[in-house]
Amino acid sequence: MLLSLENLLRATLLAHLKKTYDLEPAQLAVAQPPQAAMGDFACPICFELARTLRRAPAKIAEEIVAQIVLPSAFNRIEVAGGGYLNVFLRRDFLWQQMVTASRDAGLQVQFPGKVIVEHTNINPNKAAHIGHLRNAVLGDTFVRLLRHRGEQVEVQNYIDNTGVQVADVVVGFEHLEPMPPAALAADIAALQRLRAEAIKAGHLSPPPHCVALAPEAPPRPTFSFDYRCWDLYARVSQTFEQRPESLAWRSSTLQAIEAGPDAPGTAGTTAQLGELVGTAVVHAHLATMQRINVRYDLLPRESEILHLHFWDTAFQLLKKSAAIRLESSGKNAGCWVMDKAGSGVEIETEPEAGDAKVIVRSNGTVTYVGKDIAYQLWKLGLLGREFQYQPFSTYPDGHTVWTTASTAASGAVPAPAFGKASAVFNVIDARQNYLQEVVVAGLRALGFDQAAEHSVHFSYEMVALTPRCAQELGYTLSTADAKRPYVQVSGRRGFGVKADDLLDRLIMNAWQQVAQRQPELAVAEQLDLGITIAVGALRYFLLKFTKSTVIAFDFAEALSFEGETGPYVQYAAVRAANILRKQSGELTAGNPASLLEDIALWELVRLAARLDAAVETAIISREPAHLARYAFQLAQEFNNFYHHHPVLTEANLERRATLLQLVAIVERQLNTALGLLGIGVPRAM
RNA sequence: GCGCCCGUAGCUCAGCUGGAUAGAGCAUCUGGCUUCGAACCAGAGGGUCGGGAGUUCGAAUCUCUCCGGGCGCACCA
Repeated sequence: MLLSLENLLRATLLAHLKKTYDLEPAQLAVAQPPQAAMGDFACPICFELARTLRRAPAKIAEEIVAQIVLPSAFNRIEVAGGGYLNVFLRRDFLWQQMVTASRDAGLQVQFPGKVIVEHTNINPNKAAHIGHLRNAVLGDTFVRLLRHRGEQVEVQNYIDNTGVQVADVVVGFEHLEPMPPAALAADIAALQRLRAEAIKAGHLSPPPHCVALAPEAPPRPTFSFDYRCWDLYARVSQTFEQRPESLAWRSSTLQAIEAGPDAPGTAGTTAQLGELVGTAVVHAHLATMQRINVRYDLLPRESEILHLHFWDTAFQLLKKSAAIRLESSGKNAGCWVMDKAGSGVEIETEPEAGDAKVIVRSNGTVTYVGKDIAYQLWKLGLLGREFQYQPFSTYPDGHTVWTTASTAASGAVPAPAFGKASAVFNVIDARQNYLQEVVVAGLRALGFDQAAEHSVHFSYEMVALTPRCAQELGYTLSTADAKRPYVQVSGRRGFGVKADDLLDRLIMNAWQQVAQRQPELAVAEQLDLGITIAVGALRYFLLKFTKSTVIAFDFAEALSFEGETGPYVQYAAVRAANILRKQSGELTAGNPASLLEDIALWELVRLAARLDAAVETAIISREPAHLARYAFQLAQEFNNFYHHHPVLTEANLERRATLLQLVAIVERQLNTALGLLGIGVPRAM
C-alpha cells in the first residue's frame, strides 16, 4: 500500500512543481522521516530547488505547503527541519486499505512476455555444498519476488554434463574403481531402492531425500550416489596431482563424453558412464534442492548445445559479424579469439595477445564462453534453433521438470514452450564476473545490443569457511590460512560442507528443540515442524547477507535459532496465528481511529503496509536481503506489540476487535513475506 | 601489473536513488514467565563509518588518492 501511496505523492508533487514553477526534476526522492511522529513521508526536494529558485529552502517549502492540494489519502503536509516537506497519511484510510486488499496496486509487471532466471548450475559430478545452496536460494527467492510482482518466470538449471568435472569422476569409475556401465547402473538403482526402503521404514525424513535422523539409522553416504562421487572426485584429483601422466585419462575421457554414446567407431561405454553419473547426480541435486523448497522448470544440458549444433550456429553468426577472428600467430595460434576491445570497455588499449579471449581451441573444441553465448542467444530467442524435450522428473504436486534432448518425448504431454524470454537473469558467483562480461560483449559484438542489455549477471560472492569451521571439519590448515578471515572450499580436494549434511544437522537441532517444547506431539509431527524450522533457518541465513558479502560460514552462526534468524520471524507468525485461532467469533471492523492515535500501533500498521515496497526495492536492486531484513523488522515490531498489548483479554470489545484485525493484517503480511523467502510457517514451534 | 569487490560497535553484518540524532543480531551487564507460548520483551554500556583530500546547503553513501584484505585476469567451467 505504501508503494502506491508513495507513487501518488510523488506524482502530486511533480505536478505541482510543474504547474507552479515550471520545474521538472529528473528525480524526486521520497523518504521516511527519522521518527513516526514527524510524518509518514519526507521529501527533501526544496533543498535542491533552493539553488534554481534562489530562495531559502524553508521559504519554498512553506509556499508549497500553502498552495498544494493533496489527494484524500493524505491528512496534511508541513515544513520541518529547515526545508523538508513532511507528509502525514490519513490513518483510517491506510487501515481500510490494509483490511480490504492484500496487494499493493503499485506493484506492476515490468517485463513483457517471459523472464528466465537461471540458477543452481551445479556440475553434476558430486554432492552440492553450501556455496551451491547460496546460489539456489538467491535465485529461487528472486524468482518468487518476480512472480509476486506478476512476472511470468521460467526457471532453468543449466547442466554441464560434458565438462571436465564429470569426466574426472568417470575417470574414477574407469581406472580407480573400474566399473562397466551395467554394474554402475545397478549400483545406482540399488542405492535408490535402499533409500526408498529406509524412508518407508521411517528411518529417514520425508521423501524424496533421505536424512539419517535416528542415531541408529545408517549414515547418509550409504544412500547417496552424489556423496560417493564427492569422494571419488577428490581421489581422482589427488591422483592427477601425484601422477601427472594420468592426466591423459582425462582428455581421452572428455573427448569420448563430448562425442556421445552413439559415436561411430567406439563402444560408447565411457559416454554411457558419463550419462549415468550426470543423470544420477542431477537427481540427487534436485532432491537436495527440493528439501529447501527450490524447484525448476527446465534443465538445459550442455550435451544438447553441442549435439543439436547450437554452437555451430552461434559460431557462424560470430564469424559473420567478425566478432571473433582466427589467430595466426602467438600463443593463441590456431584459436578463434574475441578481442576484449570488442566489449567497448577498453577501446584505448593496444590489442595485445593477453587481451584476447579464446572461444574455439586450436583442436576445434569450444570453450565455456562460446557455449554460453549460444545458450544466451537461445534463451533470448535469437539463435534460430530449438531443443527437443523429455520429462526429467515430477514433483509431488504434479509439476514436471523437463530436460533438453536430441529427440522429442514420445509421450502424450507436449513440452511447454521454453526459451524466448524478454529478459534473462543468470545467477552466477562473482568469481565469474570476467567471463560473464565476455559473454555479454559477445552479444554486443553480434549486434544484439538490446539483448545484451537484458542479459543480466546476477552476481553474488562465494561462501567460504571460517578457519575455525575448517578445523572443526577435520582439515589441517597452513599457519597462513589459519590467520585468514576465511578459507575457500574446494570440490577438488573434497573440502567443504555438504548441503545435505548441513540440513541434517539443522533438522536434528530443530527437532530436538521442538521435542522439548512440544513433548505431547507425535514424533512425526515434531519432525515435520523441525524440518520447516531448519529450512527457515538455512534460507534466512543465506539471504540476510547482501550479495556482495563473502559469507564466512560457521556452524554456530548457521545453527542459531535466536535473534536475527528465520525461526525468529516464524515464531512471530506462529504467535499471530495462535491469537487468531484462539479468538472466537468473526473479525469485525472495530473502530481504528482512536487506536491508531497510538503512534506505536500506527507504526506497526505502516510497516505492515510496506511489504510490497520492500519487494519492489528487492527486485530493482536485485537484493533479496532487503526483503529478509523487512520480514525480520516486521516480526520484531510485532513481538514488541505482542508484549505490550494483550489482545484476547482486552475488556473493551471494540478495541479488542481492532487489535484482532491488526494481528490479522500483520499475520498476512508476515506469511506473504516468509513465502517470498521460501520459508514455511510451522503450525506450532 | 590490470580489472572487480570489501573495510561501519568486542564479533557478524544492515544502512534503498546523497538528507534530519549512524542501526540490528551476537557477546557482556540488568530486569521481566499465575500472561494470546520466554525460539520472546525491556533497559545499559560500546562507533573520529580504514586514513587523507575534493564535490555539495548536506557525505557512511559520489569523485580522487593512499593503506589493509579478498577474488579474478587459462586452449577449466
